[in-house]
Amino acid sequence: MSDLLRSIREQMPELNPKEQTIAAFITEHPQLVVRLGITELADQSQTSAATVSRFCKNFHAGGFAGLKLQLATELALQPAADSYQDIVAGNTLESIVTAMEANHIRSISDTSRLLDPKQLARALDVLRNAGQIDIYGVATSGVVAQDFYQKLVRIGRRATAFSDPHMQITSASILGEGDTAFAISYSGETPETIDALRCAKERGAATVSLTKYGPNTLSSLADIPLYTSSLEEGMRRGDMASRIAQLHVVDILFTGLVTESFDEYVPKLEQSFQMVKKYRKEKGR
Amino acid sequence: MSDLLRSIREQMPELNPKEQTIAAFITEHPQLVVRLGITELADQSQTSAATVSRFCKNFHAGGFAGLKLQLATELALQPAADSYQDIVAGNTLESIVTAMEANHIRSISDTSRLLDPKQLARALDVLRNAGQIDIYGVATSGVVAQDFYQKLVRIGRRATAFSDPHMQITSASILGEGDTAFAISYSGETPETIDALRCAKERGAATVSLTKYGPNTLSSLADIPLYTSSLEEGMRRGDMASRIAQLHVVDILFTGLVTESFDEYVPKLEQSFQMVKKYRKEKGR
DNA sequence: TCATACACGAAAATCATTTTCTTAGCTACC
DNA sequence: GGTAGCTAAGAAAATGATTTTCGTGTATGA
Repeated sequence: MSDLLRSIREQMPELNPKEQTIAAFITEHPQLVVRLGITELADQSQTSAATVSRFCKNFHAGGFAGLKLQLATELALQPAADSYQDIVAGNTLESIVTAMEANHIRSISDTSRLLDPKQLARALDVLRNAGQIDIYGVATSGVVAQDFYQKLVRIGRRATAFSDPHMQITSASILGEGDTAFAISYSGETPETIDALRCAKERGAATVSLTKYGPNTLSSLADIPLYTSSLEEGMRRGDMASRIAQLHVVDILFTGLVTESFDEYVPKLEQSFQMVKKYRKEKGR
Repeated sequence: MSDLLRSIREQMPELNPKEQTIAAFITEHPQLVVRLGITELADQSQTSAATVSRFCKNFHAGGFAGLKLQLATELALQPAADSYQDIVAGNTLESIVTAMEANHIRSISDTSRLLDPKQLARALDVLRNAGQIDIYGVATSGVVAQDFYQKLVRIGRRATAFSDPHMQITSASILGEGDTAFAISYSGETPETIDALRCAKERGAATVSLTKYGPNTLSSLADIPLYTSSLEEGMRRGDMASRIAQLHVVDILFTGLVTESFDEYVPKLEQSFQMVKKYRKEKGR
């Protein structure tokens, strides 16, 4: 049940000339092939039905019907992972919803694919063992920082997230060994965030960065770089998809922390949850 | 290209007895049907091939082959949109990433499906014409509120987002006709947020809510209720997926605003972007 | 140059699908 | 109550698509 289209493409060079024509046609117009009959496909690729039938056998696709079936399922999976949709003037509401859905989904799956389990594990490690966790991020990334901060506090970790650059530096300057600094910036070039992380590093804290994929100042500075998928150029205000991707990573880190120490953290989560409720009840609601 | 399986299920009651058996078999074993011939399917459902063929015609599936094709593509799409994964103790990092990916993607597509274009349009309307926009939300929803706030400010809209309950009420109490209040709460039962929205409503402001789907205090209070998909019970800390879904809606609203008045807002976006850059340069970076 | 092997298409055989024809059961109107 | 008309549904015929067989032509190597 592996990727048929891919294996056709890969094996093309070793194929007979006629089979190459067939392979070429299939890889170039897969969605057409699905609707065609075997004779029509034979015509289109200047061969005979018999050759096409043999071709299918060679790829152990279970005959022509089987090939069409596999193609259909593979194609169905494609569009979801299709290219990012740019958003331009005059779109209808429906198309905005669809485009946004596609972009966000794409952004999440791309980022998942990009995450290196080793770096994730290291990040979890320094987060788990940190005395104090500082989270840096401004503007859009500040929102993500806030979110991470809230999560950490809820499981009883000592964390701070300032969006004020002065406070970031101030906080960074009192970190030390055994502490962890976590810097978020999509571009990886936000000066305020870079300064804060550099300061934290000088103080001996473990440093983690969360930036777009590719070389950038922030990730080169960090001990443990984490990446979100980087968007195509021209993408209108890429920060929407990037922020979703960043939160996705934050969720993974948080969940990683919680599951690693399930027994320790889950009661704390419940506790904080109950406490908010109780406090409200006492106010008479 | 709509959901064939769904339409079969929905139309079942109005079908002939024999057609019902066929429909039942198809909906119960769709992945089997894809591999079966028409006669085999006829045998399995105690009918004749002719009846199955007619059945396919009735559903405008383009014959039995067409039906199989559609089923195949729909089934291929299913697993990705499969049920929410619960996250429990002792998961490996890889499985956490996968589960989180599935949950977030599911959450985004479900929410997209749930959005009512009419309500969206109304929400855009009151946002576009608002003098002042107040955004309410505490804790997790506060992060989303912040995000929305930042976006609105960037296109030059007068907006505020307080996470402090007192400030929320204070701000709400100086709203008036022509203003808009936007309240975010996953449960729709957060007392602070409800209070703020009620206050805004009393002052004559247009009210929009963003809550989970289903009856809740906040959405019943709002002029324009918007919904995110609600998660199954037992889902560990549902607020992760819900926050992604809320941001998804915020992004759609924001994009809707921008595209509706493309020429007005895009220059402002560029402007704010350039200004931040310029300011940094002047500082000598 | 001949033998062998292989690719390929034509046509036959097979198999699946659709259509037509027929029957049985039902309803409504005489 | 009987009969005409309708519908559902299967049997069988017709159609159409796919696979296999078979034969030809071409290339390769002895």
